[in-house]
Amino acid sequence: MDPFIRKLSLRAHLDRDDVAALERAIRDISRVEAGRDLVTEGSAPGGACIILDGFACRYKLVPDGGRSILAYLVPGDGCDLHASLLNRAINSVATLTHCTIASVPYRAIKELAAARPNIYRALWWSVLVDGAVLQEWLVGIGRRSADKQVAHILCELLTRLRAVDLGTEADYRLPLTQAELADTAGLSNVHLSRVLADLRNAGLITSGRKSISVPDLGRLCDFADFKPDYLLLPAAEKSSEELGRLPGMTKIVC
Amino acid sequence: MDPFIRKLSLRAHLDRDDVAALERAIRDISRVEAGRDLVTEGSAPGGACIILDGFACRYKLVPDGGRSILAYLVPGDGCDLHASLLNRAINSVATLTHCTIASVPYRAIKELAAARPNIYRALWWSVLVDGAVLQEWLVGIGRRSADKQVAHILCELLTRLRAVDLGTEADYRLPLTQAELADTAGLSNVHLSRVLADLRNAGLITSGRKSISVPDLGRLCDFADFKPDYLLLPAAEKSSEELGRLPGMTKIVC
DNA sequence: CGAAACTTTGAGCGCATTCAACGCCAGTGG
DNA sequence: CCACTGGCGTTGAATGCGCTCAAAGTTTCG
Repeated sequence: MDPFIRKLSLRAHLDRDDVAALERAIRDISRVEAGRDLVTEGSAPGGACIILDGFACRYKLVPDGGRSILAYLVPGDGCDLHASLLNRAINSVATLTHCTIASVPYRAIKELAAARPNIYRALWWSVLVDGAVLQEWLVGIGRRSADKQVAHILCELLTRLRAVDLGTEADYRLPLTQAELADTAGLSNVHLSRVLADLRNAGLITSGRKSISVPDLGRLCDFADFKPDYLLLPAAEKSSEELGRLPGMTKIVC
Repeated sequence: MDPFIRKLSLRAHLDRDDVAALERAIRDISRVEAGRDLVTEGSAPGGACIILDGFACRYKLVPDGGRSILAYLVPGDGCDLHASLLNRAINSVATLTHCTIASVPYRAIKELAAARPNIYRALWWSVLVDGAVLQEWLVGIGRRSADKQVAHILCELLTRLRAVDLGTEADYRLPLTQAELADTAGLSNVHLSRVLADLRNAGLITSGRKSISVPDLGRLCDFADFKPDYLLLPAAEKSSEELGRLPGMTKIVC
């Protein structure tokens, strides 16, 4: 539960009762291995879920056999919390790593939203953020060069992880495959490999099998022209000096 | 008001009282000339608005001076209906043609949504559609070839117009500039001109100054592999035979 | 140890870009 | 009524980014 509550708390102010209500509603927790579909495009939605640990992605398969990744879900992120209106899922969701997942019936969400204005606002906010991220990706894929585009995605992911207190200083590591990043950035595997090599040579990242690390997020953000405003995080609205100097963190002036 | 009500009615069933409530809430109607910003990125949101007539677009300016169009707003579409949670707009909205606009205070929207479940559902649905469209564009810009990508955008726009009973058979015409389409598809003006020339030579479109016409939407949809499912229109869930044979319309089996 | 998944490297090609110039049309003002 | 101006569209040539195809290296896992 923790990262989810932390995420909702970023914007709305959840009081003791709100948290209690959330904890009461969200009980059904399970572990899922990597590479499993949580939602399959075209199927009837079964219920919402929340990622408590691990990485997942929202994706679509394209006619030519490829895959297009539309969003990453990190701990705290909900998945299809509002899809009860739909007859069929319009995209799939799959785990990228082992995940801990909470399943939530739609009814529970509706009741929470109806009874608790704070939670209602927080859920809305997270929908707006999802949209904003999608917009930013659209801009990126259309306009940015491949290297900045990839760097931008990394910056965004790390910033989102930081917002829920994950991916801390010592371990700015993402468990992503090159193929996954390629499907995100709209690049071929081959070219993505070269792009990563460039970033590595520039000292902006280090990468290994299924993992990418960022030694100095500030520099990467500079390189990518990453401006976190669109994530609508409260921190992004403070001055960047303030943001860069939170205790126990390296500079992340973006 | 009409196209907005027609749009909401696509999914939710609005009864007489719902419509009356909408008409009561939405009064402040004005005309706006082409090329005006309705919303400016970074400014505090002043209130929501609804496009009653004309075309508008949501866009972002990119650092290098370019513009990236994130969505088109056609009659019936709302604009920032749910942005009251935000401190600052994260994208701009501008008119592309002369428009008739209804301004709606956020309070009115909240009250409508709270008091009238049908309207609540309809508003939610339109948010989901906006997200779905954005997803489809993301896939398109990353994966489709330039010509199919442009064709796909045209198909989508015309399908959306048809859904609110505009852009009928005799006048499948879009008042779009090449520069606008280029900023949408993530292509250069020059290349977009060539792409349009190809589509013209293939007999799929005709184009003039600030306008593009589609003589046979069915053929264009075929060419673009356009499948309207993601628009979540009720018609899309009927069999395509049924859809193609509505009275007074040319075949639009997509 | 072998197989599968992931990553890297090289070579050649093609799509889309940039730069530049020109044509065309609409509106404006003399 | 005509010339001018600016927005829009077209065309050509040269460049380059990212793709495809192909093969080999590397790590993990059964």
